[in-house]
Amino acid sequence: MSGSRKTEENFYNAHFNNDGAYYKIPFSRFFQFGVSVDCVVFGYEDSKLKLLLIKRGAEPYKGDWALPGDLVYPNEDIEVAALRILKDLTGIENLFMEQTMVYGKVDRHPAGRVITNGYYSLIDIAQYNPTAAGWAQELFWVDLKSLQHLAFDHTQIVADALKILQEKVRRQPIGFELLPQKFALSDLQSLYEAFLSETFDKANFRKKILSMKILNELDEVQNNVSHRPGRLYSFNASRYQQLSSKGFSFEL
Amino acid sequence: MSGSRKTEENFYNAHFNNDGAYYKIPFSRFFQFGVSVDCVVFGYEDSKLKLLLIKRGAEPYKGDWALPGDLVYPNEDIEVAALRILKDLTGIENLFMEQTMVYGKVDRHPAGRVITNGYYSLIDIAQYNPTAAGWAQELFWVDLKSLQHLAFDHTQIVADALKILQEKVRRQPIGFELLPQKFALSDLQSLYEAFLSETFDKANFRKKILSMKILNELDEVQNNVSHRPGRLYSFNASRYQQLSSKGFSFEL
DNA sequence: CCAAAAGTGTTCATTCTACACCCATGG
DNA sequence: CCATGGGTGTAGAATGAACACTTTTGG
Repeated sequence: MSGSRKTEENFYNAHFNNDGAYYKIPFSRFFQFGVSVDCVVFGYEDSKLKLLLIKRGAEPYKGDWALPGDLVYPNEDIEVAALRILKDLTGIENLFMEQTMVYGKVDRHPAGRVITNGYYSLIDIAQYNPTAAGWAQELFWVDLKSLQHLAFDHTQIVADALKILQEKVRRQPIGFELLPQKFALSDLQSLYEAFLSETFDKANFRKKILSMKILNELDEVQNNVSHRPGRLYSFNASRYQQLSSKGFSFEL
Repeated sequence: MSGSRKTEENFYNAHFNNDGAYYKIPFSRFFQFGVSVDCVVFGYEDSKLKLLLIKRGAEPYKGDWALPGDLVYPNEDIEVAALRILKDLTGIENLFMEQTMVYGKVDRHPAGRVITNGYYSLIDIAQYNPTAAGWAQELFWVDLKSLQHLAFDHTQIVADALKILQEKVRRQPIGFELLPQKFALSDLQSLYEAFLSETFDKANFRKKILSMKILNELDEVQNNVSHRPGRLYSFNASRYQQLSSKGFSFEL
């Protein structure tokens, strides 16, 4: 905002009614909002895209599945809160989270006026080991394809996050965060296919990715596969930075 | 949010301190936030991209330039507030606004904890006639290229909105909202050049746009120009809807 | 030797880019 | 008749899509 017309007497001119007139309203009347964060954590495993959910052990919606989320402290930055809350409820920390949207419908929370901030993140499930903590009763990795109805407006929040992410994943190399350090090109292809619900031609996919020159070719190959093992690659983040500062843009 | 562990006594378990322990905190302690909206209204005139600013006639930052913005009422949806606030301060109504980001730094507002929602809109300056109203003292259309420092974190909010918009304008035909109903292709090209700070080849630009088949060719031409008048076109919104539901996507 | 997936090459169609050129109008 | 921008055509490069084919491994 901005417009805080705080007068000496701590009143504010506003027209709460629809008569167009202005009324003096106590300033404190505007400071009744709660603010929360809901974390949409996507994971990847067995060629499937999954979502981290908790079973709520607190009212409201106690017992329902929901996104890990909670109220922001009055003296806490929102991004800090996002990390803190996710850690409190799942133990996961040190990950990159980014804002999606804000949800501010008047009646979206039964306990009062709470506006919530969607945050999303992408992780390789094998590299983290979340466990239910705080007031989270249980914790699930749920296949995105078989998502049930969630508490609050969380179904909407997930849908929006997914859409934003699908856009983003096409234009920025964030998909790599879902894979182990070393991966085969077919792993990468499966990941994108899961993400975008689309299939790609193997030859064309690898030509495109390799032409970007943002992968390091390693001297290793897959093992424990019952066919010709694929060569492993790693993502070269610094090379990507360098290229994109020169105008290159990832586009899958 | 979500996690509101409201107990019978109206307390909430939280760890405000960094000792990891949980404390019972009065529930009301979490409901101290103010919520505001700041409107980033882009306009287009004389082949230039402009931004609608007001001179603040209220504390804080009284006398400074700022985005039109104000506090949201406790019983008001945020999108509704965005429209209401813009109308109160500038008289502009009936326009399409969309969320950009949320700004929630603890110290961003001198009067208390206020988190703000960025909203943006695009209008053809010639079609609106905003005037300073409410506590807005004056109103300006400022050339985006010569933007001064703004009140609060509004400089950042504008920068983010512009970036989001530049992405969006490439992939959705929202640029047309900045033009009159009837326009020449060169007008459209100038608009995109102003928006994206980039120049296009005339022949290629028109081939691309026309190949999308989302414009109606009119039986009119420009007048009052001292050269061969260009043919006028109008945007065919329903055709665009139809095409995009069939998989077409605008991409400039 | 077979199944299965890795990995490569080629062809054809489409799109992009650059640039040259002609056209219509006002002054 | 000239300056100004409107409007079109084309050649060559770059990219994309489809698909056939060879290679390497485990069993």
